[in-house]
Amino acid sequence: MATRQILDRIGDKWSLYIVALLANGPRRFSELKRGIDGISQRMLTLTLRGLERDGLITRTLYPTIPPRVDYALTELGSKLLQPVMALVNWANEHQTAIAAANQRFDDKTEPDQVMVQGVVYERR
Amino acid sequence: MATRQILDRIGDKWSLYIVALLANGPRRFSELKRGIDGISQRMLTLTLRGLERDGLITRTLYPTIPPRVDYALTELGSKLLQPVMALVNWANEHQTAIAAANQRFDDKTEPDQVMVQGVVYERR
DNA sequence: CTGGATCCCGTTAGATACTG
DNA sequence: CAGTATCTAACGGGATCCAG
Repeated sequence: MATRQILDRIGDKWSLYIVALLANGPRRFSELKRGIDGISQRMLTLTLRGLERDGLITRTLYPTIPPRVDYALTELGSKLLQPVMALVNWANEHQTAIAAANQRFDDKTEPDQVMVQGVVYERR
Repeated sequence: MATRQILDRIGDKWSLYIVALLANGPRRFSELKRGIDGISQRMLTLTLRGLERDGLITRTLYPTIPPRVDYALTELGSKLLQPVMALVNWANEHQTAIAAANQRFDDKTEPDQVMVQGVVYERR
């Protein structure tokens, strides 16, 4: 399946954030850099190039001094926004459940449940 | 925002595939390995651990010989399935548009458009 | 000064071999 | 079969340099 190629892009570490940030209109390079905590200049550039290559964003250069570059979602990118926001919303809604699961997991090393002779035994 | 932590997990290279593969019921380790082209044994293990830690999947050990381990979506994981499938569907629907965009991009190095003195110039 | 390219280096993923 | 251990190659972060 060619789905792979595409999920590789949108499933990388930063693409989702960038697309989400561009939801409310164009942003310039430095705005994105400030808006995405922890991203390096290098990775922002590389990720933006990848998104541009896939036709999800446009890159508009303003040859002023100082220079300025705006990034905006294309029509294709806007269509991606729907599923992406669904994902972001899911993350927001369930973050406490996930934090609790992390807590539980870190207190053990055993599996959640075992099956012996056809009977499932849950861990208490 | 704590959304970051969560998007870091589900937005990594393999988690989405695994969740998508588990959509149709439990799968064992080797099935997942075969089903996800290009994943290494190591990364499959690590990613499954992460998903388990986040409470998205359960790990059920059958202490038989040879051993057998089943992975299945939890209720929380099932809820994630909706947004994930939306993403996968988007990828399938637009893969040709993306391939075309790649083609176009690789034939150039210039920006899509420039703005000079308030006027946008699109690249032909 | 902004956007971005390049280099060096530490971390991480991938390949392979090995084990309960 | 389902992992772990180890080695190596690739990738990302940070600093530095550069063009406009």
